[in-house]
Amino acid sequence: MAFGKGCHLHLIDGSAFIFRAYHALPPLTRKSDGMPIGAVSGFCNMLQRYVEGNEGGDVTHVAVIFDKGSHTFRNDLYDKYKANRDEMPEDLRPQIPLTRRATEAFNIACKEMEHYEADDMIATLACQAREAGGRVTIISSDKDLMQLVGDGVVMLDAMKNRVIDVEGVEEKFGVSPDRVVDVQALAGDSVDNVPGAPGIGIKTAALLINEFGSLEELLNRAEEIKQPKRRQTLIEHREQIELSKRLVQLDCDTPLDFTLDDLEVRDPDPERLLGFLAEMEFRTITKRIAEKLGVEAPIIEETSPAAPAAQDEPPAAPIDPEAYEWVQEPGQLAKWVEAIRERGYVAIDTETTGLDEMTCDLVGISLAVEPGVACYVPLCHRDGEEGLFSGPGYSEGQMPLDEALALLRPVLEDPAILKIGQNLKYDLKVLGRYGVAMAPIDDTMLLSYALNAGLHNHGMDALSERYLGHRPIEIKSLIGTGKSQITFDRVPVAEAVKYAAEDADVTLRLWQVFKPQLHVKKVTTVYETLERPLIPVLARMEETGIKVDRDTLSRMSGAFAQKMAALEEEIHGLAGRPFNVGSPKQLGEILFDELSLTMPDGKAPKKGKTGAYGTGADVLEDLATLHDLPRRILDWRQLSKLKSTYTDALQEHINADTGRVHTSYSQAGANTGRLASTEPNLQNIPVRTEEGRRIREAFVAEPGKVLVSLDYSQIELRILAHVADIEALKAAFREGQDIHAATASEMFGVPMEEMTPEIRRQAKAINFGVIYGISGFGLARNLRIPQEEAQGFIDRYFERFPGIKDYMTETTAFAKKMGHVQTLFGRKIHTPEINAKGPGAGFARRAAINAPIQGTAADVIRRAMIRMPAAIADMPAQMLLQVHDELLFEVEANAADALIKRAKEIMEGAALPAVDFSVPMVVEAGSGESWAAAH
DNA sequence: GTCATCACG
DNA sequence: GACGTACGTGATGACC
Repeated sequence: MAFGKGCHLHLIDGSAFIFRAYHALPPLTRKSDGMPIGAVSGFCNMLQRYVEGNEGGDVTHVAVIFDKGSHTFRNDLYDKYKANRDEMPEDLRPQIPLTRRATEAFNIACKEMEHYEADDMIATLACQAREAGGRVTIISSDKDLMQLVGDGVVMLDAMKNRVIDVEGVEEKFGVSPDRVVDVQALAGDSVDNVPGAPGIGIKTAALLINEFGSLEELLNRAEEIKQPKRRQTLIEHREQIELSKRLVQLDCDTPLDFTLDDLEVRDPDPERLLGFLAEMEFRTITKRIAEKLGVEAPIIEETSPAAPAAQDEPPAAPIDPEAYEWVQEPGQLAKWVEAIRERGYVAIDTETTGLDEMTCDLVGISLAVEPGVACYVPLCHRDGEEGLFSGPGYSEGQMPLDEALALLRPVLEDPAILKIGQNLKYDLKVLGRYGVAMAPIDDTMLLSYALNAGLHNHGMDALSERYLGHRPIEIKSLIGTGKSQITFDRVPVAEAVKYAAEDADVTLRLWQVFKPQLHVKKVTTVYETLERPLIPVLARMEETGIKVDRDTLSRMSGAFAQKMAALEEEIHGLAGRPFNVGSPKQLGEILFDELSLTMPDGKAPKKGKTGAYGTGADVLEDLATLHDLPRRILDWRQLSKLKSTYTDALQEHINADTGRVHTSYSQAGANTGRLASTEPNLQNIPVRTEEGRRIREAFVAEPGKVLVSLDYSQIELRILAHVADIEALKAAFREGQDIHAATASEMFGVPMEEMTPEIRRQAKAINFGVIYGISGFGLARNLRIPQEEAQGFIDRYFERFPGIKDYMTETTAFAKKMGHVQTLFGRKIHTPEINAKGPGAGFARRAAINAPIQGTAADVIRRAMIRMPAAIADMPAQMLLQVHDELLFEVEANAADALIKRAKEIMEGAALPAVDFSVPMVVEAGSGESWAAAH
């Protein structure tokens, strides 16, 4: 039935339901696996009571509307909007997706939209329904929605079972509904952090609005207010009041991706509803609903409390590659789509012709809906010989790509269906190129990373062996290695089915192991706020890439080659014979055997596992005082590095279509939470030497644009000052002092005015040493001073800043006791070696000291990156690269200043509201036509 | 494949 | 008292 006159729309405020359910019920957990389900249980009860209450009523259309994401246009208007909200409780977070599934199970339309508040969607729907001549009931008690009341729109407080109509609103606000926003704008709202006018509450606001008729009139004629204080407040805070009005005014023009007609009331499908309730193990409500629907209640087995996933525990159903389905026909695929809809989630894996998501082609898609139940949809497999006039033809038993994607797209894009995968950033990018915007997603690699960082790697094969006791089919066995390697499209379909479907099956099983653990290990927030939302952000940065000028690199490469040739000749002369300058082994023999150089400190020159002489830069630096050769070698090596790794190799990575270099970020690579950049690594482009820095001149902006670089200043030291609570350091940061000079001054008693570069340099080395878990030996080597002297520095440092020593002791003790350390945002980094004997323990101790600091810094910039796309959505700007404490953007030149201002705010406030640092976070900015100029 | 070296934060 | 040490990464060329 199309929505129109005589129709009655119910709009349920989903978030209100959830929070009410959460707070009304004790923290229940699901028996079988410990998953928290208290709020879901309450939510289902409320939905059931709602449905029962409306039987025989006149409701024709209904929807539950949810909030999604935290950033909306209101945050752009006012960055502190809802800023004092507490973070969501740890045990509620995993229940949120389940409330969506519950709604779907009741067969009630479930709607949410990224970047839009539920309130605005409700407002838009209410307006549309009113215009169509229908009636609306908003089920909520949120006063922010009261502005919508009137003209056939009422609210219903479900708890008190009280209808709020125009009179009800007038009772609450003292004005008619159409003036409610005016009152709210004046009175403000501490819950949503809407400022309003200081000292004015609802009562006074209503009085003023009734007297002047409207807020605009009031502000224009503020001079006429008799009370001097009130008058002054209104005149002084005019802008703030106007801003407040924009914040509280609901938007009736939200661009909805559905219509009122989609919300028609539907009967629940008993099987689906009871299936969901049984899965949640809700006995009472399952029984009640089964009786009501007149069907048999599914049996919920009494299970013992979840045993931890043991390595030796056999998998639920054996993994059998022969049992997977080869999907050839649309009808077959439609059945899988149906199965996915019933489940509410699916594990997915895409097979492609290569590893480069930018250029590879989609070959097939595998799906799994429950352990052992998986399929493979081959799409572009080929067989036959590569002939002179004919290429290989498509294999039999495949579906046309378009047809398969058309069937799959609705579930892949359905916000109520969770897509599970291993390293889904890859699949997300591939599918994106075929016009499929996959969401929402869960990534088993990142689940493992949040749970197990520091314990092991997070590749699928290793996870499968460890957690499922199963070694999956190796890709090598299908495509081979090296020169004879083939692409996946040439793998016979029958073989591909086993391999690909097994991957999806394994992924699903891993998800079932990891997902409940998230809550048990208390890393749900880490996963939900630092891992999952970062996936699409990184995907977009990688797709965007950065423009690299080939000619610049090429020219530099030629210049380097010339210089190297000249140096090589000189080196051979100094050595007395030609040799491979690039071979450390040959060099060692020349230096120590043929030239018989000895180390200035008298130590023996040997080192290294292979027994070869060490010829590292530090060694050559020491030898440079005795002979000319080592210095020439150092020069040659610098050029060789720049040429091979940068000016030459980088050119290979310029994408032929885009003219840009597209790195790949590994989100679960570094144990501390840092990202790693590969193929190519754009996080180690030279900067420290003048010659190396020139490489950055090849990283450029498109014509008319500039590159903008923003980097956190001394973020790790600031975090150290905060976590170790060092008042002297904190004060230095607050006062914007040169932190290394301030440290030196404190340590050596030198006044800041008399600071010398040498003393400052030493203090700087100590500051960094502290972050790394300092030792006398390490500092001595770094500063090239005797170890006793270095130890003296360290002792003095600890004396002056006793909090540092305490921090180190406490952190080490924590790691020994718990087996992990953590960042301020709750990220856990495991330290399995900390209690080992031997040198390993030393490494582990220093890593444990460093990890919370490096990791917290990594978390901060992750938070900034996650918020960035929405914050700069209205600007002609793109985020390109992350280099641990730096973000690089490309932006239209005339918008650079605006971008810097906006991005800086996001970065400096990134820790809030979860962590409120006691030192300021400072971000420095630069811009220019190349990375060299911007940095 | 492993090692040494060196680029970055 | 001896031991071996800065933290975290990735790419390259030499060598086995």
